[in-house]
Amino acid sequence: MGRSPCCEKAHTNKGAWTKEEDQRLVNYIRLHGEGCWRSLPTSAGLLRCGKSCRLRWINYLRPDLKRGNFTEDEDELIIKLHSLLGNKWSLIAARLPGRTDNEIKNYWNTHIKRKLISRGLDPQNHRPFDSTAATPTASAIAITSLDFRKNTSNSTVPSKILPSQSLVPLQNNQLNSIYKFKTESLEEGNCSSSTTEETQEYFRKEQNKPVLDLELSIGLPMTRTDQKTESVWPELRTVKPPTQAAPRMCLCWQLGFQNKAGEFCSNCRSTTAFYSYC
DNA sequence: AAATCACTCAACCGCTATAAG
DNA sequence: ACTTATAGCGGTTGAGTGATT
Repeated sequence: MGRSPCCEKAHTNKGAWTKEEDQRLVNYIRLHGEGCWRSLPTSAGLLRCGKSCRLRWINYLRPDLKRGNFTEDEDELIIKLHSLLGNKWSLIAARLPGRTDNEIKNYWNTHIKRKLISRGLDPQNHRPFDSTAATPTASAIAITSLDFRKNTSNSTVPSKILPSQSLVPLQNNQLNSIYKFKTESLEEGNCSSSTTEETQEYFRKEQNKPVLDLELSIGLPMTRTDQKTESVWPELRTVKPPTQAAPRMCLCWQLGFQNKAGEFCSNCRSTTAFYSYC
């Protein structure tokens, strides 16, 4: 015995919403608030499933939605956040007030991917395309061929490609899921041998900008299990915080700008090599 | 003017984690 | 303990629209 079904799927509308449906949904939520999507369609007199109502409200009808084009600042923030979070659109949207995950996802696929490719960067990993290693990802190739096919002779994709930061698995087989980035020359800014002037200029500009720091840290007190695990996998020491730094559970999501000295703001000073605590 | 192409974005689909019965 | 629905997410689709041929 489980729950009863959320709606009569045979009697629900699909496709584009009408103005009347929108109005009904808005009126209902104004009166009763969000939530309980299961019962909402019946209560609001809508022939839609709750899932569809929720999506329509979140992505289109919510009054706090920001309309209009994305600004340059928003573009850059999305790029930064995507480089840190990947395709976690809801997390990215949480950092852009008034924007929805769906909107950002669409914008990414239609604009930003192209923008990164034009900078010579792989949109999947934000690293320069590597002509010697594998190749750009399939999606990047698809976009490149799709979007520049009308202008191949004048493509903005750099013809030469940067050596990339490579993703190196740690030695221990038991730690295959833990990776570290082997940072090559980009940090020192000597990525010059195989870049176009445009790409070099981009990195010069990027290095002069304040560093956006987005750090999600979840730490748990060291338990007996941890200690036992550590004895089996001593390499975990390299990725775990010092035991004394985690006397209690800590959850800290930090968004901020570092100054030139690499320090965080006074409210978010880093106390260890691994974590920052607010 | 008509046909075709390219792009955008709202909406749907399928999946997972969690809650409810 | 198990089954089933819900909420929420990311990926994909396709209708609508504007640009190009």
